[in-house]
Amino acid sequence: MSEVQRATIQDVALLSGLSICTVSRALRGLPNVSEAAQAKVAGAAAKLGYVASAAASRLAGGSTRSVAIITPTATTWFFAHAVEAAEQVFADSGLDTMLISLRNDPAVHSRIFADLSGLAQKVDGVLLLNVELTEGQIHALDASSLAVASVGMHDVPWDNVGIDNVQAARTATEHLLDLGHWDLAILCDREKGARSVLTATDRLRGFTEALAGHDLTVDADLVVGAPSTIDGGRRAMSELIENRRVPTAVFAGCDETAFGAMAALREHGLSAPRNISIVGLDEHPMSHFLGLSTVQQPVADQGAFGANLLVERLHNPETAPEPASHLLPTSLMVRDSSRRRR
Amino acid sequence: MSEVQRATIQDVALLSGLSICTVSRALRGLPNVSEAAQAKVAGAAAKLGYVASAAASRLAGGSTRSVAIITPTATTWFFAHAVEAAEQVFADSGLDTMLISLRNDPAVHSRIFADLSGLAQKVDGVLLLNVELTEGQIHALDASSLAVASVGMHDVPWDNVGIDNVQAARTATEHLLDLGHWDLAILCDREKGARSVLTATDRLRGFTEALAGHDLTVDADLVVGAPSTIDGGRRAMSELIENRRVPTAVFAGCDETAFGAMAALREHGLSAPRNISIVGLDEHPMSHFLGLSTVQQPVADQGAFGANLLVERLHNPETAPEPASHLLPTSLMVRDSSRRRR
DNA sequence: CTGAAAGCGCTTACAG
DNA sequence: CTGAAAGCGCTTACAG
Repeated sequence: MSEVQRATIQDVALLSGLSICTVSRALRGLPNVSEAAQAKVAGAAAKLGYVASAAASRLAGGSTRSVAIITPTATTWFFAHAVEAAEQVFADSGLDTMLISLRNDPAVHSRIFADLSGLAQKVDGVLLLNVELTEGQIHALDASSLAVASVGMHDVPWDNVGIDNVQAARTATEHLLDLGHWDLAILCDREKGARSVLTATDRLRGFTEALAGHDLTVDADLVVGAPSTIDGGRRAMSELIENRRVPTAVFAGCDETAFGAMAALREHGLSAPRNISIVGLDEHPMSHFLGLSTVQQPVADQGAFGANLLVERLHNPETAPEPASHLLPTSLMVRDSSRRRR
Repeated sequence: MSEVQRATIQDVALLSGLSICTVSRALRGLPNVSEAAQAKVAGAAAKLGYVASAAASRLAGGSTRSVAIITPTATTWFFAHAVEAAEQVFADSGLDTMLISLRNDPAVHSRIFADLSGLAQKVDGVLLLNVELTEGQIHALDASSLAVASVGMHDVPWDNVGIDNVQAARTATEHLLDLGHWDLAILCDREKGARSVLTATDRLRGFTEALAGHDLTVDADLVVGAPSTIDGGRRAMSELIENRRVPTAVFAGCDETAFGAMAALREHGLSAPRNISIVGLDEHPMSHFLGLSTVQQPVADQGAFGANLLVERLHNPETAPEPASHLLPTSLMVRDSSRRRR
């Protein structure tokens, strides 16, 4: 069965009694095809189970019927779920998806973006997940023949979806302020400078704004850099406890950082919320079980939304509206790790 | 720069002063090419930064220079890491990787395996990660033109890599027995019957064998089915506590199941190891932080190993040895969740 | 060892 | 609205 010869456009032409070029046009929904012809072709194609050869179509100048997902890594909670949700949308749209993980490796990153024409030869479009890009790379992508959409990026000339990180961080911080805390630390990652991704920067800003709203200023000693991982959080919290000052509450830039912080607390004979109130940002599945208060952000939804944005562009290359940036809502989840200051 | 016209085989032929067919042969390392020609072609190709068009190459009957990873899901810890490790091997070998997530959806599963000739048109080979296959599907794959390799599968006619699940489960169980426990429960997933994946079945077997080694038999009441997720573990442990009997020790088929079990314990005012000793299997990054005793299994290594197996087959289609099954080692990690029976 | 020719299955102008 | 022709960039026999 898998060895049966595949039907070609020739077969469809023969069966429908039309030329292959009319078949080609009909199948792609191009104008200048009579309804009668359209119907005959559709019938013949269906009967033969015809699917155009991706290779031939691509070589002749048509589409590849495939897209690439470019992600900083495929292993963390956020990216794994975003990738799977996007892949589902692409598969349901009849598109194959090529996975490109940058693996947080600058060499891989530059290799990919230095050969956009190579990429454009293999896929029709790309979905970027929080990819840090230089101005030059943004322009090159925009000028390429590739359709582009992204998740979690800033100020880019294509469709984007994300959350309002400033707002989310402010919500988390205000939750702590509302509980009577005024001595707050933040454990958060830091961007290296590419202005296309400002996730961590925005979270720090939301924290700062929330404090300012209560006439408080940020204590530089209580701002500690932390990679968005469990181990990053553990180290950051240890740094706070051992070398700086222990505040009464902590905002962790993401849940995994918060988990690490809770582990560090335990290692020092402390715990949340007894000694420190702590709140994260993500709503990782472990948060529920660890009783972590956090700000939930939709993850599969962002991946699927971004994928749909790309599919739209692919379907209506010309008629599509101006690129826009969409924000999805977040919401506070109060659990045991945060409580009123005594 | 991304708009520069791509070099074609014609350009290489012109620059090297040879015909395109000699160039084609030289580039693919085929026999019957003089050393002089080989050198000229290599030089010209390098100078032009020539890379063969995947579409043209495929259409003419050559390779696609891409492979597919087929995985039950891309979101769980194990599969996310295996996918990324495999993708890295493929990328480093110059292969593009297509990601196909079955999303635990039987409809997607059968759609994919019903159209192997469609798949074979797009990729040269597939890496299967714990994919449940019927006899018919195994034969169809084996008879197809696709190169195949797998991770975590059983009794398949192609190269495979995995761990000895019976042994790993026995190690976990014997750890509990050695601590003086003799009243043991197991929380573990169950295969639906496809003999190509026996992970859960083998873990239950290892548990049973370990007990038998101490002249103990399995209490059917203490064998509870649990999907390999946090929530699955939570429910399974609740079932044990509420409707069955509370043993003194529990072997959870995977770490995520163990996390859920620990959460359920807490919800019932119990905890490990105070009331119950618990041991998992995986060595998930959270295990260290939650103090979970577990049996470590290599995850990125399995993905990379499987990918290399596939790359080997692709490079030496004929000369390669008989398909073999490789087992990677596991090891016990003792932490706080298990202790001597009082 | 090397090259001329045909063909893979499509799409794109260009005629009708 | 429809079709004949050329061509996309390779590889595969087949001659030399």
